[in-house]
Amino acid sequence: MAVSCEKENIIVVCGPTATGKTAIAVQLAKAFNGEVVSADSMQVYKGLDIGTAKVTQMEMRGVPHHLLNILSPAEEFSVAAYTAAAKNAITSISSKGRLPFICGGTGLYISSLVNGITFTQAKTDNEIREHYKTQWVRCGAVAMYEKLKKIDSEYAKKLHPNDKTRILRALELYCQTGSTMTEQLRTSRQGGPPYNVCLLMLAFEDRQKMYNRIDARVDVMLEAGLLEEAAYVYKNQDLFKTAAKAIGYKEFFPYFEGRQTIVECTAKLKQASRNYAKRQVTWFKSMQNTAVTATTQLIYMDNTGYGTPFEIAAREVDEFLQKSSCPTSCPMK
RNA sequence: GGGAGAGUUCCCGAGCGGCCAAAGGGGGCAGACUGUAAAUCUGUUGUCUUCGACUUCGAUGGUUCGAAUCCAUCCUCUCCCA
Repeated sequence: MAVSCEKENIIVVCGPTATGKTAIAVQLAKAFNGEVVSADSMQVYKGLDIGTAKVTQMEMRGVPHHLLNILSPAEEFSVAAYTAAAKNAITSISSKGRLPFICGGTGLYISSLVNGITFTQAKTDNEIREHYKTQWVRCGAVAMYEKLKKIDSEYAKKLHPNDKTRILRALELYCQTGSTMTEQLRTSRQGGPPYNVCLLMLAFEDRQKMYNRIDARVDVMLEAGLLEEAAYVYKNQDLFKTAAKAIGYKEFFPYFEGRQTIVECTAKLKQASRNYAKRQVTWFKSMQNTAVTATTQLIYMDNTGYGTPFEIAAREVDEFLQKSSCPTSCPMK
């Protein structure tokens, strides 16, 4: 993907949980006159700080951060809402002559933003959603899958019959908008990638090291008071629909119910975090392969033969900015 | 010292003469992902180059056409009575 001077530059700092995205993003933002835009589905919520590993005021070091604490945990959020908000943030940062650094671990959010996915106008209709959910229970998976096959066989072919979430969403979309998921997938990309993207992927060359870091961070969170935060989410679990699914809270529910010890729950939490990190690795790998980005740099946090991770990242950003700077003949100048 | 029981593939755990390289779960590895995404879903997991072959169910030896499954001895562990 070529760099274009008609598009805004953005730097994306992504990678699995506990790799050190936050620190790198802040350092880079300071070095390149930037601001940080979070790409995290859970850090949007106020009051969920420890479990989501949200940057602290101190860690921000004066760098403005966007899309953090924008919602009450009782509110719902979505990719569509995210990309819209992120676009706004990017525009406002760029218009100040500063550089936006997108930093986070939610693969769907990042890839949707970077690919410029256009979502449908229609908002989630909980009535329709509930309707199909009850139908699923009543009629069974096979029947629902068959139903989808009839309206959108192309998309159905791509799904496994057990993929409840996606089968229901596809049915819901059709019911609500009259268009199929296949159509949505096609039209959503018509705008093309909207930004010049410099993608920095943080990773660990040694998987075991990544897992060790994750385990250690869970212990730190616990010391920082994760349990109280988890209790808060537990008490409000019916209200905090999304947060109740976040890793770091639900694992302690059995403890609050007296069914498991803290030790057991902590082990479960570490396990869930490690599994999550693996899924993130897969996501970012596939993003790397489908490169809609101007440049992509993989940065191993545990093998920095060519300088510190920050130095490597900074060098990459520097090169990217030079490449994308408009020549004097550029009509945009 | 006496009695009862257990040792299965990375882990837990089913199997109790052939259909067993061995259910199921966990973990590992790999993948998917378009308004719940920190969610959800899929594949794979003894060795060897495939059909297939080979090694495995604490150890050794036996019974049998055939054993993870039956018998003997041994080793280890748990529990109960002393």
